[in-house]
Amino acid sequence: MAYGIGEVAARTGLSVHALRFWEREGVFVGPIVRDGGGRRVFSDDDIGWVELCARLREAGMPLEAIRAYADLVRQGPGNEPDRLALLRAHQERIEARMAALSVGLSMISYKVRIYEKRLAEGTAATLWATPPASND
Amino acid sequence: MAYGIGEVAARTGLSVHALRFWEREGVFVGPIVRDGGGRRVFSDDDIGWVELCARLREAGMPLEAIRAYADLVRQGPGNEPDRLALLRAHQERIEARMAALSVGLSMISYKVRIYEKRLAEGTAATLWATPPASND
DNA sequence: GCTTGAGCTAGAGCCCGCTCTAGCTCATAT
DNA sequence: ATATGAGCTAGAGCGGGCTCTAGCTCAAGC
Repeated sequence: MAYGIGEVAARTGLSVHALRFWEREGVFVGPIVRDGGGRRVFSDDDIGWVELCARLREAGMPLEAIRAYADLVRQGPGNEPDRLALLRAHQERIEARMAALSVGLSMISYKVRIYEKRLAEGTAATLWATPPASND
Repeated sequence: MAYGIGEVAARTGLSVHALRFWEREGVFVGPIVRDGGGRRVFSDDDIGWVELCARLREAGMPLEAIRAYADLVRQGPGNEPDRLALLRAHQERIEARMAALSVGLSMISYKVRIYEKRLAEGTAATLWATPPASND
């Protein structure tokens, strides 16, 4: 099947601007086909790749990294070790990011518990007394 | 104890530029004290707060959100429900972010497994045959 | 024939969170 | 006395990733 850029945008949740931008940045593997009037025509495969990229972006992968991966894929078979290295590197980045997030999350959860407790006591005691400081 | 901005930077891993920037942006709770020559003098409490902020930033909290929280703390006790709401909102943001990361991570891990398998077979078979495509 | 809608390009603009620069003031060490 | 080092302010610049604009081309419908 063939799709116009607008349809692809609608399907993937990206803007048409973003799609054109990604193309300029070399994020797509096969060059997007154009029709008689110069308009982009996306295939199902193209959409699959766009969706893959969208998910990688959501996972915080920089456009640059996606472009590098696309470059390898574009060059065809033979560079599997390079692709694997790239993927592993980003696996680690994501894991590091998640670790940082979970530190932050547990800090916030801790504070949430404290405030919930204070509030519960507050409604019980009706008064705020001198609040425990400790960097709030 | 009292610390110069350089010491604080060294201890927290932030740059002196970033610290000054954060102050301008209202991220700090008490206004930072100045010495005779107009230089910032940080207390241990200040450092504690800076470290808290640093961790929140690492967890992806926007400066603006931290500033909002600092505003509430600065106003003193009485707005605990607001603080709690702010914290809960960011708890949810972090959870959402982690969910997105984990989707990306599992996609990448899946691909890593595929490439590892291909490579293992490759070293066994010495040849790359026609590779299974499926959007690489 | 004319409008409407989708698409095109090149390039400007924007937001965030710094980072860097210029030009200055102090305190201290030599 | 002067050189070094830390700090100061105001403001410019930057990188990433879009987003938006201007000015254009087409194709279809009325």
